[in-house]
Amino acid sequence: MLAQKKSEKKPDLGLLFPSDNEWFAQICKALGHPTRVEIVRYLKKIDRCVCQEIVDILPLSQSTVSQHLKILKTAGVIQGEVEGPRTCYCLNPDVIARYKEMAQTL
Amino acid sequence: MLAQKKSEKKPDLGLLFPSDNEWFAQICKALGHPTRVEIVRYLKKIDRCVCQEIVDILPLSQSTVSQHLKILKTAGVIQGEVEGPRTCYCLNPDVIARYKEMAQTL
DNA sequence: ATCGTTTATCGTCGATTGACGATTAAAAGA
DNA sequence: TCTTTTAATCGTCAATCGACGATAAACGAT
Repeated sequence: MLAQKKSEKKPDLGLLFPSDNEWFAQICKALGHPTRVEIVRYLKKIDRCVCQEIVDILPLSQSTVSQHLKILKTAGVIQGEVEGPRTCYCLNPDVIARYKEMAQTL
Repeated sequence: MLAQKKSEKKPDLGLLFPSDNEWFAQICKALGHPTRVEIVRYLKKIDRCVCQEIVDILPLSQSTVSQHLKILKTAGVIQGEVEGPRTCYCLNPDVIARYKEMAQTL
């Protein structure tokens, strides 16, 4: 999106993923709510859990928690695996790792 | 904004910044738009610049750019210094550093 | 004093977010 | 089968976002 003056040298920002600002912004946006950061930290702590478990520890309704999980899942931050009547969620390590890499380039 | 001028040298950033999820989510939210990520990367590249410079390289109106700058400034990601009729913006290195630290804990 | 430049702010608009309750769908258990 | 449990989705609502043009404010230069 940044227009570059073609007369100058090509911009070398030393970035690992210089052209993926949109992807990075998308992850940041998904993390841009305290509840969703809370969910991510909880998943890192206990590795896997179902939706109801998060509902029990957060002062939010089941539908609201499900919405937050959907936002995180859509962004790729977490993964959901259906197990019978419930859905087991866990972090997406690849996305987390790449997010950390890109965050370091700021 | 970061009104800790009275506090003398505190090498531990954890004392200057609340290490809670709300602060981290706030920074993520500020970074949760491609244009604002572009601005941050541009500021990292050229260190300092005025608003007009960003307007020239982005396909956005002056008022829109000013809004994005305000969001970044309110979150603490950048700092603005009035210099005559213009405002010179630069990154807030402490906030960037703290953000990177917290991102690694995900 | 007036003009031009630069930036912030105001007002507006449609789109999106975040919250909730209610409903639906799927699967396990009685 | 029928009931219960679990999760996703629907509909609604107020609030916020993101964009814009227009305007105001601050300052340098003429």
